[in-house]
Amino acid sequence: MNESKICYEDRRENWIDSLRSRGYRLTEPRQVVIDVLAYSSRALNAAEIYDSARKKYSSLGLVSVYRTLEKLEELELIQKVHHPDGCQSYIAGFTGHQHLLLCNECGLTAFFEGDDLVPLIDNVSSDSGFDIQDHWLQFFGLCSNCKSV
Amino acid sequence: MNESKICYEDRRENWIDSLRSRGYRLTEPRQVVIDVLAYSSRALNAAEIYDSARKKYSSLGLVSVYRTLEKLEELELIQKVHHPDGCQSYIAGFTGHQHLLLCNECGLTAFFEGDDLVPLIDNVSSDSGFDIQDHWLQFFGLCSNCKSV
DNA sequence: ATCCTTATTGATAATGATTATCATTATCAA
DNA sequence: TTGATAATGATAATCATTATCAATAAGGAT
Repeated sequence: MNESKICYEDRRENWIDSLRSRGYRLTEPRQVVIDVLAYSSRALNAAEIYDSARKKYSSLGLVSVYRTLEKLEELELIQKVHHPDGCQSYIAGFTGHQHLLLCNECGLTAFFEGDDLVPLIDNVSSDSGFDIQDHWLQFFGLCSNCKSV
Repeated sequence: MNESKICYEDRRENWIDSLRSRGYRLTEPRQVVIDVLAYSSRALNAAEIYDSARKKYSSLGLVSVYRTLEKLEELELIQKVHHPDGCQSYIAGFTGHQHLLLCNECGLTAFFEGDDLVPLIDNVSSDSGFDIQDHWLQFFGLCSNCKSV
């Protein structure tokens, strides 16, 4: 419990440092957006972030949410999550590119390694003649909490 | 060359039969939309289908394109293609669920088998405690034509 | 601490994609 | 051929995102 709290706090600090070292100013709108997303264990879209962040900073504008998301994505601190119903939500990423594991019930998002893909990529490459440069892999299911209900 | 033509023609017939057997009427708007998408080797969005189909049937409405896509997706004859830039395009699917291989240059779309994923899914399942029910896998790169240019 | 440049903001309007409404039209079974 | 009704196209409405712009505030220089 404490472990993960520390981890979230580190993430928050890291994001703020990244913005700063890129020359971006540290403003209250950006801070509240970061506070929402850096501590979330599920993907959130702009409207959800807006609603949540306005509880702490009620004059926040929706447009600033979009602008902050833009910057965090540019710095590869967050990534877009694709879902059958849509693709407008974002999750904090530990490193640039990670594979996602999504709970269909509660939305909990986890990451996993997918190094085992290399042989498959090699096979598909030679079969298809494609030069494969990038890939997406996402798993969907029920997290340990939701599957036991 | 002839081979693939026959394959496309079969697909067109198959889609029309599926619509019929589901009780949907066969109309000209539906036919022209099917004609565009069943013969395409790359994913198309509603506007692209609209533009293309109107060359054959100029009174086609954009809304009918959306409605036809809805039905084809419901019958699992087409599937939505997710792309970093957006997720509004559709490609004909041979069977319900397939893995996609997309050319970043020309948009050519191919399918491949991903049975090798099973051990990875097992690993991630036991590591995470998730009950994994579904997955997405897409590869991006350059097709054999585009990579040689 | 104060000033000043300018990045950033929020309000508003504009855009693009998709969905709802509805009177008219066309399909297809009887 | 007819008739019930599924399907259509035009229009308006909705939803998410982006552009515009005057006002504001961050943070380095003084």
